[in-house]
Amino acid sequence: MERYDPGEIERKWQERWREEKVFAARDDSPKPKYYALVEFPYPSGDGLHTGHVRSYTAMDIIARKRRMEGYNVLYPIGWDAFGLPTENYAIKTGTHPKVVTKRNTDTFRRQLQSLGFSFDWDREVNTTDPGYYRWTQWIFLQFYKKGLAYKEKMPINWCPSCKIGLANEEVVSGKCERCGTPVERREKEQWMLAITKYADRLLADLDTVDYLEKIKTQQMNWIGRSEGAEIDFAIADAEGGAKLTVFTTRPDTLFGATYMVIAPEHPLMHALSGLIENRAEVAAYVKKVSANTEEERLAEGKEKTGVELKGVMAINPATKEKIPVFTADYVLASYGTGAIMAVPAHDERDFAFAKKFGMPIRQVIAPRSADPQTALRQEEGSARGSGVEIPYTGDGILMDSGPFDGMDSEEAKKGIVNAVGGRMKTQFHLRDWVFSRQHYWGEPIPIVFCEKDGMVPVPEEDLPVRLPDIEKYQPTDTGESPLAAIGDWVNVACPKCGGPARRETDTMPNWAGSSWYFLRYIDPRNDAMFAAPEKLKHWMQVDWYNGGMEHTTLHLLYSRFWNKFLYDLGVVPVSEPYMKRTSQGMVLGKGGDKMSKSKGNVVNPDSVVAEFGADTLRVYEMFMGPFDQAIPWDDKAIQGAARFLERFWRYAGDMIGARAQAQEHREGAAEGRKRSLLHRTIKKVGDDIEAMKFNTAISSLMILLNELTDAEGRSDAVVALTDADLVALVKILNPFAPHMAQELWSRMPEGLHAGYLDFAAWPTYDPALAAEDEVTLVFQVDGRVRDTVRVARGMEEAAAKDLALANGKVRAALAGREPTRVIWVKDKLVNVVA
RNA sequence: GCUGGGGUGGCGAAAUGGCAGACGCACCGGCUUUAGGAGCCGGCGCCGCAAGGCAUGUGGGUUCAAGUCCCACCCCCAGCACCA
Repeated sequence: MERYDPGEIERKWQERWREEKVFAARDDSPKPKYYALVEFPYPSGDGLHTGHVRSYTAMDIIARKRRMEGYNVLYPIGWDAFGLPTENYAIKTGTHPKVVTKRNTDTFRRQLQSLGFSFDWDREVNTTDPGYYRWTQWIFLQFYKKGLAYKEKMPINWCPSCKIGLANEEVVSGKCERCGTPVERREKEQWMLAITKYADRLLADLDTVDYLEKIKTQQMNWIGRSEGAEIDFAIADAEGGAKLTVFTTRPDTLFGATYMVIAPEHPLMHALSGLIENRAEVAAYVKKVSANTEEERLAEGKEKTGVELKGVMAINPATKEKIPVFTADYVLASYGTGAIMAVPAHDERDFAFAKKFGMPIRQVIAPRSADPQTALRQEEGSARGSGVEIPYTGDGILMDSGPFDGMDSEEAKKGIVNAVGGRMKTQFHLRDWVFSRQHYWGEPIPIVFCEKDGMVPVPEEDLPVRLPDIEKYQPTDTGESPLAAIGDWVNVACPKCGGPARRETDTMPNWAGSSWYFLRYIDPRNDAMFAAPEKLKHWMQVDWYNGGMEHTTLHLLYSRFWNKFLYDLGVVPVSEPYMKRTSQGMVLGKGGDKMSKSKGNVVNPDSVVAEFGADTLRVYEMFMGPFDQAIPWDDKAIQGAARFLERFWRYAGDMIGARAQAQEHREGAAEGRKRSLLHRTIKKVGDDIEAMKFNTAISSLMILLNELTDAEGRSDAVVALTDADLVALVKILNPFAPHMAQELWSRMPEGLHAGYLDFAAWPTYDPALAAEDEVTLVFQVDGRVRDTVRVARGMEEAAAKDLALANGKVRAALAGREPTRVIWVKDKLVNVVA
């Protein structure tokens, strides 16, 4: 057998897989379907990252195993190619983003193919292709027609460096997610998508899917549902009966509300101005606060600031008392009603504010006696005299609450809401999705503004609205898209009346194309609709979707939303797009830092493939550690994967070579121990792949190979496996190292192989063979191991105990003491307790 | 602060309540080689010459037996965070 030369073998099979379209998914196959999905890459100029390799290898392993199990597998790939880095590169170099994208996708394609992923390349999609974004625009029009896409003037998060409006989701602790510049607030007309209309279902339907728990939790946190009530507080002496409406999750504490707070941006601030006596002071505070970026607000920490609206008093609807009203920036205009009732005795923030401003603190909830906080409070109370020293935020028994005294919190909530004419209400943290970007390299929003007819959607038959070729890609400081400067493109005839009209110049965010790409893979060349219903019915839903944790809030939520919307339209057959979602851990640089160009610790997959081959890179990335965990790259450790494959090659090659020459095979000559291990390994590799425990799957293959090639077995190596066992051995390697496995397969003697290994049946293990016939029995005295012996499996209790009690080391440890008890666990141990 | 996941050799890590450290890296010794490397054989938690003892973040507990179960605490990572 010649030396293992991955370069030659890998090139050969990659060409044949591609030319013969071996992995093309068939729409008309009688086999059961399996849809395996990975996040399509953003084709950056840096090329493929080791993190892509980790995710794509994992799903490639699943896809290859499924094919061997008889499934018709769809494992597609494409390019999520709109986005800022390409645009920035275009601005810097003057190269058209189209050209940059073409170059980058060519690189990515070559790199992905060099790794031997079993993608169906016939279904490649590109979000920047007009044939693709035509349907992104079509979906937008459906949102528009259903009233779920609307334009609104609103304060947005503006990144002064990227010159772009950001969705709340793209602001990370007050800074631009991309460039880290502190975000400013600007008023702007923006397109919005009404994702909040789907908040309830996006939350509830998490119960119907199989996502990792932490992924579900992140989705739930982001949607942020809370149950409470809206309660109206009348303003004393106000003209026309003005009132302040608050949202609270604790209506049971209403009797303890001693003041109110409204957000500085609250619209009622204007309406109340007639009553406010300290107008100048209030105006100054509002001005100061609104100039603050969120960054500055956070920097001030939890120190509360605010100003009383002197002359404005609200009436607590429960106690009928007049209570003061403040404005303070700890109350957010964007959540709930933008106003709160403050209950300092039972809320930490209100408590801190009340302490600072000398507001009364009135306890109305008594902890139940079993509550752990009770003892603490009583102790504090006696030490410092009466008065509340720490807010009690738990449930309890009502006190000082008129007719509700003695009632349980939970029970009192509804009663109090009813008594004061409030309404039960569910609030969400989730906001509507800001869907406009003032940039060139995105999908044009297919709307025109007519002088006569106002906003008019572009007729569906006129899609796509193509991005025009322009000279300058730089967004303007006024925040207008560079498209606004292209007169020929902007000025159009109104589709409705034919009169003068202007196109919308905003484009869609880069999340748009990725919100539905999994549907386009199903019917990628269809130009009559985004995908044919019968094909969608056949392939949806996605059976298994793997991607990075960094996309588990936004992309996952957005694409679930789009899919649900299309489901409601009746054009997609399932409400939830993904049956199962998993995430891989990041591949870090040496030493555990994130890989980055500035740190100089980026590993280029190309150089690893050139030095060791794709199979070695695949095996190494799967073996390096638990799949869901972040693991630093170690370019020494990759040697382990390389050695394993070389030894596998030599062993399996020798076995095949010997078969070709031998006159006869000694069928079934393998030692029982080795056959048994092989069958246990078949089981373990299969089980571990399903659980994504790729590291232990590969380790069990290593253990098997070590056993098969040890010195003792070597003289007899050629006959150590039956034909069937040799075939099984090569098959279970296939998902991990498909080039080597396929090469070995093709060299098998006539009759042992036919066609491509990926369509040969996944081996079944024989439970009878897998069971070991000898086991190690542990002897303990008082729980400490004293000896181990090899015995036949299935030894009965009496025999095992006798053996233990007769054992020299056991007797020595007993030192003459009489056993009081002897514990026996079948095929495991005997523990003598003295 | 809340939610989720973690803490085991020099390193990446294994371990249905039943021999802790499988497998791999690094390292040490041997064989082979003109040399380097590769390969093969063996060793490799800590203390100890040994017998043996001690070891899975810390402290308790349950159990014949705990990395694993229970209680309290410390630390690390990720996400969310003035959300009423």
